[in-house]
Amino acid sequence: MQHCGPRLPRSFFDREVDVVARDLLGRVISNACDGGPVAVRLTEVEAYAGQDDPASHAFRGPTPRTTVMFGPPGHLYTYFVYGMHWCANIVAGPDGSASAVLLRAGEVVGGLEQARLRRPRITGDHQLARGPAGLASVLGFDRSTNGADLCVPAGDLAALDGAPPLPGAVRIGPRVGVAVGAEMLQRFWIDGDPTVSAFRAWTQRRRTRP
DNA sequence: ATTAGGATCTTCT
DNA sequence: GAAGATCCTAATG
Repeated sequence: MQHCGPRLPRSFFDREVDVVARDLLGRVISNACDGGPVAVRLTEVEAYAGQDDPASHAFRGPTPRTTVMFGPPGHLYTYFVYGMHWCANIVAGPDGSASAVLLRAGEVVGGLEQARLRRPRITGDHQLARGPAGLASVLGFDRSTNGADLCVPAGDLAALDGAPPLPGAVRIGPRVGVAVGAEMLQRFWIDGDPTVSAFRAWTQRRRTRP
């Protein structure tokens, strides 16, 4: 499999975050680290608009965790959630805007065997990268890939051109699982694609301990 | 088909 | 100390 083909230029990511998010649909992202290569065609993404967005990790200013978000676009921002999952974003917008696109779902189009090994409980290949944690898992995105530069032709990580979705095939709606800023229509997905995750509105989580 | 709950731990308040 | 950009299984209608 060709996993280090043409990369998107920095200018691709240096636009309004929702424009970048929309334009990432149908593109292929790949990673060859640690046993790869695995490639995923993106079918669902969400935009987070930096310090203007109450749902963004960057809303309250820079912290150790969000350092990468405040840097130049085109880098990977990974974070750990709920004590067990990693999720991956691509930093977008001008340098310092702290915006990012959460990669929510996609179709595995390369390295299927490796992807299956990384998600042994999944039955049905279109579920392998359905949901942000599953997508990150399949691609091997974790702490070790935080800050990786998608625009530099070194290493094993690449954002490749893919077939763009047909006109009218992109749908827009509220983001999944966000408590604040829920009214913002910043989720983009390819209509009818079986790999798109199920929408779940935010609900109060029960306390795990008395 | 839909919902409820548990697992598990980092991050910032 | 509390909440969180989730996933999976089990129970229920």
